[in-house]
Amino acid sequence: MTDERRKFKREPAEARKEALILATLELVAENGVRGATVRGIAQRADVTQGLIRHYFSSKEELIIAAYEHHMNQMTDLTFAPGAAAGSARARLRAFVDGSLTPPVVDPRALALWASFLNKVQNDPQMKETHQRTYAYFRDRLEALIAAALEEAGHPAPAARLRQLAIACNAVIDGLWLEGGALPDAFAAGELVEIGRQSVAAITGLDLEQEAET
Amino acid sequence: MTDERRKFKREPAEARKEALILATLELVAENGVRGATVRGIAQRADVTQGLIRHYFSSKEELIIAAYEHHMNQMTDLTFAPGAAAGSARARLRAFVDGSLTPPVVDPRALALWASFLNKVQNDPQMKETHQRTYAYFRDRLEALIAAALEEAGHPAPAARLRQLAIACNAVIDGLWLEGGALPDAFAAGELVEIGRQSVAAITGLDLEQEAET
DNA sequence: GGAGAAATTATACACTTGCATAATTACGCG
DNA sequence: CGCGTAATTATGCAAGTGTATAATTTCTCC
Repeated sequence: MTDERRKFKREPAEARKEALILATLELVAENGVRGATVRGIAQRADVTQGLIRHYFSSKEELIIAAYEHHMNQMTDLTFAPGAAAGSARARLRAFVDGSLTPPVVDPRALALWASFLNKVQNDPQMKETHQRTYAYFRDRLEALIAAALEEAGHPAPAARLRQLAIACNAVIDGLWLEGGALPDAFAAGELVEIGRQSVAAITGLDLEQEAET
Repeated sequence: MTDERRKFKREPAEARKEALILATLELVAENGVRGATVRGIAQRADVTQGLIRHYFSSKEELIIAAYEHHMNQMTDLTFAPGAAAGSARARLRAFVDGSLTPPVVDPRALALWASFLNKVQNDPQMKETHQRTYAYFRDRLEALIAAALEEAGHPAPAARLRQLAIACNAVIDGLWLEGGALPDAFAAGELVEIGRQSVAAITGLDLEQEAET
């Protein structure tokens, strides 16, 4: 009974790593990558700074791990809702909804995106992650549009599909951006409504109505 | 003939200030706000660091001045092309074109926007500048859409106009973002073409054809 | 051309940063 | 229980940060 209180507790490696990554994302969202200091991250994770070096060989490595964690979470959140849907139109609609609803639309998610952008443009590994994620999004959207158009009896050539995907992706990105930048400027569901209408107008599809047979 | 070369040259205050602001914008675009160090800025402007303190009472003040300079330049570039156009439709088209053409669409402009975002959300003065600029953009776009719809004989109620402006603003912002993030992914004029088509599809206007009377 | 004032440089300081290394502590295993 | 290993803390360091202040240099005006 020398000292009832232990000075620290050992944690499984993966749990500690994730805790450090989550603390990193918090601070990056608040203060940017350079503002997320090793000491600040350690404090946010209730740990001393030396421990970070024990799990990540440098701050750079921790930042990259945090970025990939964040990107994976965003894609999961966007695509989870529509995975089970049946018709292509329903899946397209679910994609729009998922992209324009919290927690995808969120000031913190936007802040993270902006904070990482600089490093993404310079660091090759982060650039690769970014381009892969972006291509995944747009290819998936293009496939959804193609399927929905065929389903409706209005198939489109590849060149037009590309333009439609770029345009729909842009309107979703823009609404996502504005929803994150001005969270109080839009009523609940307003972004989804505008997003659906815009994608419908651009593609010529009707996303609102249920099955048409 | 003691020493033919002067050690420095005096410059008019406004010219020096602007040179410092331009150097600041360069470094902010490259390395973010925190990465734009006082010493780095001074070096980029071919000046010693003490001079910055002589023109700006703190780095914070220099950053704010640089941000406002950048925002003013962006609005000028966006609205200059359409100022003289006649019909509302032509002005709307000029707005889309100006927003989706270099130097508005540009990796550096995107990097600046992203780098400043964090500070914009926290600093009250920068937040005010941002909201004012954003409101100016969207109100102007909404007015253009309203005028073009009336011109075409299809006036719309205020609630619908708001949604159309949000949607068109979003598609323009999204294309601007993607053009800046992936400069090589789009052919010259492709963004303008997609932007025109999308705004046309959303509003129901025909932006391509010339006068219809 | 020389004095005065302002622009510019030079130097210094306290603080933060990322990283390294040594000293402790917890906890599974015999 | 106690021993060893790895997790965790503690301490230190060199480089970079913003800012303050003193020392120079340029240029205008008489």
